[in-house]
Amino acid sequence: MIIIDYHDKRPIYEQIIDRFQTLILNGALEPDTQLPSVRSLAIELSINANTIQRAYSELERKGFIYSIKGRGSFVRQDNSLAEKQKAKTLAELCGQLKQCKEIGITQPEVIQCVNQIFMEVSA
Amino acid sequence: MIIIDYHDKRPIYEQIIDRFQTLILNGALEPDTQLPSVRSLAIELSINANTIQRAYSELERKGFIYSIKGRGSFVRQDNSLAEKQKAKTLAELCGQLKQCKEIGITQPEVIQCVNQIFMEVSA
Amino acid sequence: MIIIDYHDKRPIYEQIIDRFQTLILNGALEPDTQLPSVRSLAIELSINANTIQRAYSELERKGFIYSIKGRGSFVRQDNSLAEKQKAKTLAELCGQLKQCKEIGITQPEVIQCVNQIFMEVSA
Amino acid sequence: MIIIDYHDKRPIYEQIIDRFQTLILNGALEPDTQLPSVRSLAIELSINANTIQRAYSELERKGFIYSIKGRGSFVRQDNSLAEKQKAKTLAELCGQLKQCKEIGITQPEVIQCVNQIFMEVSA
DNA sequence: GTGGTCTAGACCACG
DNA sequence: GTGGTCTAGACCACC
Repeated sequence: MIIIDYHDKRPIYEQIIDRFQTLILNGALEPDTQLPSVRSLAIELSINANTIQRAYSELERKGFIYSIKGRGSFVRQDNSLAEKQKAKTLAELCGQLKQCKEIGITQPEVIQCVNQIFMEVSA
Repeated sequence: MIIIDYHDKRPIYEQIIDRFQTLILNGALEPDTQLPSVRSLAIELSINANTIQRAYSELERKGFIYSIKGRGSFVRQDNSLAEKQKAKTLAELCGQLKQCKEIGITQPEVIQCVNQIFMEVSA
Repeated sequence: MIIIDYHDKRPIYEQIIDRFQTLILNGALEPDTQLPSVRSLAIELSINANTIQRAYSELERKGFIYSIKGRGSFVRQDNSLAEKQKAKTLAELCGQLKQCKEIGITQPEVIQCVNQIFMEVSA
Repeated sequence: MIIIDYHDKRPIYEQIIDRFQTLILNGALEPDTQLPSVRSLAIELSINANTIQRAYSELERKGFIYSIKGRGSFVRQDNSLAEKQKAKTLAELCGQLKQCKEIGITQPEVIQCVNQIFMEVSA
């Protein structure tokens, strides 16, 4: 379910966060589903448990999951969180687009790119 | 000409590189224009000369400028480098777009965003 | 494993880069082998850690190794990089040969030199 | 007669030295031919006269030219100097060849390269 | 004056 | 512990 790419420059905990986020926003993980325990996931991925802990803490802070002491971690209800995430991602996209424009990429080139991406079948 | 944002998470030297890159790709800096000297720019931005040095070295490695000991650093001829840069930036954009799609952003939303960016007057 | 020649005119970081490159292209260092840490190698060679850091950064940029914050630096998979390196080295050799020809060195003299080198036992 | 390449990383004075050396070893400049004066060449190449002076001094030190105060600089007799130069260049070539061998370039590959160079018509 | 290398020591993020 | 960024100050080669 979770794959770590050691060639990826991003820190491991961030890769884990991202992965769970998309799984949740995708609907692949439904509300109240239990996440693997910190320790079991640590063993499965053979990485430090602190790293998993950090990822889960951040996910909780961001509102994607909730934790119950002694029980485990669970997926939160989808309360407008998806909207926030969408807004944020769109903002990032805008930054990228501005950069494209700055170095002389034209609108049609971008549009073509967009169409190409949205034509493909979902992964 | 160069502005450093200390709130930006990216390293200083990278901000400088990016800034010069866009200035060169923009055409704001024409070929063979001399860049400010390492030390003078360091003083102007009140940062260490080594940091500027690093930025210039990378810019040279990337082919945007050339440096001559005892003379200074200069903007390189625009030999197809712009095209490479465009390709790379578009590739990055594709990655971003895929992520957008994954979390449920629709094509029209993206298109609207694109149009908005390209309507604005150039900076 | 690494030796620095202070009589060599080339910068230290470049000597280190070259040494690791040949070790990797040789096969002496296999993929995913961990390199000595920046600090430990610095102590071993009694040079500054920044110099090692610089060498490792360039090796990563060139695609010979990959580095992960908090984990270490490792040898990369040999993805056709060896071929590129061969092409580049041969190109340099051609430049050298042209120079030989220009100052009146004859083809047999060069051939003799080549044979002599390739007769020797590998280091 | 002399061309300076500002994209070349070697210092200007070295480029000038090299150029004169090959012209002399070539036979393009015969013994006792007068070289352009320091000042005239400096103006012609629009570079600092000190740089030309340095090149001429080195050429004199190496035995390629001789200077007479108030008269100018002249090409020296070809007294075994060519031989020394050849030996040195061949030594450099050997270094390069060793490197080729180290990274796995085979003897036939090198030989082919050599033949190719020596087939070409002189420049 | 210019670019380039190196040192010593600091701080940060990550695991 | 690891890699990575930054500073301050030194020295060199070149013009």
